[in-house]
Amino acid sequence: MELYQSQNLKIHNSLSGKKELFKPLNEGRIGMYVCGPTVYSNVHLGNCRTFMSFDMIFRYFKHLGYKVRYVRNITDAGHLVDDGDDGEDKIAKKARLEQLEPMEVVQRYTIDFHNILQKFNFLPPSIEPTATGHIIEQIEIVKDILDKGYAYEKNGSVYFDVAKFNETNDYGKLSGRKLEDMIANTRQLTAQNEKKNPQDFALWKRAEPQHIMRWPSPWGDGFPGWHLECTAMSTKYLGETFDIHGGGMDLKFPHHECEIAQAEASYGQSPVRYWMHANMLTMNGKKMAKSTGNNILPGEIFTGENSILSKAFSPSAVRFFMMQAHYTSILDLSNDALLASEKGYHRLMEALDILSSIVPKGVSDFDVQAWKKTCYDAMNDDFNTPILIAKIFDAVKFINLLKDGEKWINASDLKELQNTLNAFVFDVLGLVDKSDNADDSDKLSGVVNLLIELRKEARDNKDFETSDKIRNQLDALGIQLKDGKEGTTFSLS
RNA sequence: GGCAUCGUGGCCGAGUGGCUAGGCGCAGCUCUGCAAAAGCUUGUACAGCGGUUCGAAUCCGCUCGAUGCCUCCA
Repeated sequence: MELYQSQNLKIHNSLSGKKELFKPLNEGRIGMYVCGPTVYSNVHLGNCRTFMSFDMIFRYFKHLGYKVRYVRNITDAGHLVDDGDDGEDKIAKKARLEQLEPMEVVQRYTIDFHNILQKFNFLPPSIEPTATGHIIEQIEIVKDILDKGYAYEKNGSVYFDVAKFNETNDYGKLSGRKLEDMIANTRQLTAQNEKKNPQDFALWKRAEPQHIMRWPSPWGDGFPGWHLECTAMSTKYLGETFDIHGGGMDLKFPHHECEIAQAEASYGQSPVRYWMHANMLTMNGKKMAKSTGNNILPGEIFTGENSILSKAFSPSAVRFFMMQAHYTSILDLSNDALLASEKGYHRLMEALDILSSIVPKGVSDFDVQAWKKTCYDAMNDDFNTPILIAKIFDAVKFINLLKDGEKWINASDLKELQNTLNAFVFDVLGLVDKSDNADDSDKLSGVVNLLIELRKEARDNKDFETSDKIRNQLDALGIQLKDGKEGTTFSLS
């Protein structure tokens, strides 16, 4: 029996606005699609938060024993720079500015994306398809939508006819908008374009002569509209209807709304059963975005080379910080918040370390089964990682009392506690034990331990001048000595 | 202007009609030659004003404020 059979997982469905009991289309299997990045610049921390939320969700599904097909795309064409469908392709623009082939831009930033995600300990998705790899599929969908009368061609471009679609379907149901309101609130566009209505969006765009990224189509050379790739790829790998579609909150409109429209127009059914949206990461109270410059790159956090934070933070510390907030809440990044999370993260890792050396004894003072259930309850309530972490800290406190000999635990409970903590901390939250990436070589620890020994001799002789000199100079080198009951240990800061 | 979300103690952040998370900081204590580290203990709260209720921070209304989307963005 798989774990999921005994758990009632509830998911906040953006489409209904409610928490719903999760039941996959096919027992034991989950299809999940998440909108990936447009690879025209370095991935910033806000992007990472969204992908981290879905990484945690992916991990919990796997932990529950589901077989998950997780598709996360790479947008390498079709995403326009500005004003609706009139702008330049983002990739093409960057290529022009940097005098590179578009595919050089794509390659460079795809590699950056993967590097950063690896540092954050993300699990790779099952499939990572690209827009340019699915041009044929996209053209087929455009043809289909044209055939069904929900699109029109104009000068080599094809647009989705939102008004027509809205006669029979509900355009705006995901984002809570009404087409009439949108029409009423449309700003006057200075440049009149080919669209019948401003709400219409491009399925296929004609390529101007200077446009490098172009593919032949029944309507002439062009390139696909941004919304189309996700419909093409999600359908191809997950079917016309699948379980979960995720992405950042800012994609809700228009991107996801348009995906729904495309799929309903083409396949006659709503494509997604559970829509999930991860909320924004802000910095100084403002949304982080590439376009506004209010952002920080993950690499700058790991190295400390930035003007916003007082020091460098490890990927796990940042991950822990993000996991302390619910994925549907706005999270504000600040130096103080990161410092606080880093300390908490270290405390957690210390406790796990202590737990591995605890000797079982006597009758347990801790109801491991009841505690374990509260951990699952937290996760089953729409992936409430902040509550899970609070529960984990209940265990941390107990572990510290075990160490002090004030509480006891029997052998089977100890094993259960260890297994459960490892599962949630490492498998589900995706944290990494800090000792795994510590660079203290055997030689270094040999040298420091020798100094610790010398210092102890000096202290035993009450030669505090010598002992303090050793301590202070090591500290200046970034090696901190910690005097405990069982002797002195050290850590690198 | 329209739509939406939110406003929780020094900071970050959960949650909920009555049992009032958690992390960090502060304070006290233990340990220590001193310090650091570590551990233990522990206050302080639900933007404002009305209303519903036996009871609201939690529901309703209004006011103020913030943010997001409405135009590229995770």
